Amino acid sequence: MTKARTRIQEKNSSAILDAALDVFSLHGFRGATLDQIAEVAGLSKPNLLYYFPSKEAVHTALLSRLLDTWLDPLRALDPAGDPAVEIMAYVRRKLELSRDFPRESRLFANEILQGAPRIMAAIEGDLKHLVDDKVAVLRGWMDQGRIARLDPYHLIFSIWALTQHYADFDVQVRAVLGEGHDPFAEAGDFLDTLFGRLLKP
Amino acid sequence: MTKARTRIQEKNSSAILDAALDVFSLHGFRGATLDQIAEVAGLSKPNLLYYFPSKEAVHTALLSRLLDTWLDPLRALDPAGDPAVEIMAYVRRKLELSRDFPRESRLFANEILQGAPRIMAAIEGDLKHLVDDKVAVLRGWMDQGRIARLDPYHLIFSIWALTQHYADFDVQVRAVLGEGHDPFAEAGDFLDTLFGRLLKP
DNA sequence: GTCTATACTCTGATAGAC
DNA sequence: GTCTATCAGAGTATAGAC
Repeated sequence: MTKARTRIQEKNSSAILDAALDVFSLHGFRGATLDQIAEVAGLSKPNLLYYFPSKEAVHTALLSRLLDTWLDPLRALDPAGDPAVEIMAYVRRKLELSRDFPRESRLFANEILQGAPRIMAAIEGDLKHLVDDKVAVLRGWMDQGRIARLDPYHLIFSIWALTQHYADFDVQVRAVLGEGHDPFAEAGDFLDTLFGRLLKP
Repeated sequence: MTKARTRIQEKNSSAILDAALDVFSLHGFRGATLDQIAEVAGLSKPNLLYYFPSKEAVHTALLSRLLDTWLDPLRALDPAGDPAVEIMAYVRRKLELSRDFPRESRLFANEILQGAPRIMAAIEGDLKHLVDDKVAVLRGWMDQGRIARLDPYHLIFSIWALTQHYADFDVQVRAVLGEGHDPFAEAGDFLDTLFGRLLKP
């Protein structure tokens, strides 16, 4: 999809995608301008359009790269593992994604907020199938009495909501906490407690 | 702030704000256009600008009206009430806000996602003070052993995250659940269970 | 109070020199 | 591959008739 033959092409392509992630995640698709993206990437606007045919193409490239990363932690949930350990590990990995890739989280949030116009197919396809699959795993564990019986879909939603909140609403979290806090460290402890109590059979 | 003398002015002003809420909440500030807003409101673009001096002014009017509504449920948390009952009632009211006012929730989410450029003062002011106040109440209840000891800030964040998720990520929730679900009803049951277990001393 | 017409700016994209 | 110059369209806002 993206041209990537020589070293310099590789470097510029990835500089553009990185800059675009900055700008799209902060302003949304229509709020972002090619001027901004080009400036952050250190290129001229026509030069940017030499690497990607359109603004739309840059955005699409970002979104498709994002989806895999985003689903990996849930994919890693092992049906053969210990239920509580697996779920807690999933929560921790998801929180780490929020801490280490907040721009990706906000890009995704922007897209969903706007009705997921460019990503709906993937949500109804890959995402839904993966969730259905893991919901079956969770139900199995509940049937065996190894974790508390809960609505498995909403259990997954609650993990998404609680972890993504720390990336997407970062400025609000920090403003309310004030100085001298490490939101992600505190969130880690809090979520350990929350899911510990929630899952206990 | 808004002109509102005659009946017709009142009616047009509120039609504009309602239309603007539709459009801003779906596309963000820069993604929204006056053309769209005017069309939804059933007015011409110049006529819209007769009621509000600029696009910015419409947005500001919406945001300032929003903040009060948004903080009301937390304000209503009564220090003299029963701790678990008060907190569960807060969760329920917040979820009802998500169900009944999803556009407002998304408008707010858009603003925070973009770094809260037009609302930061209110977040650092009114919002932070209210939260600090209620955090003290929660701590008091924890000290008395009436609810479990938890980080009170993150307890509030978790209520925000879990309830707003159902408004802001509505399309994802519905796509994953598929047909035949009532997301908000299910969420109500789930959150009852979650906070019931979390708060038990 | 509301409309048509329009001024002016910003933005996505292209042409063409180097 | 990269740049300057520029086009075409969209978008905010205003002028002025009714």
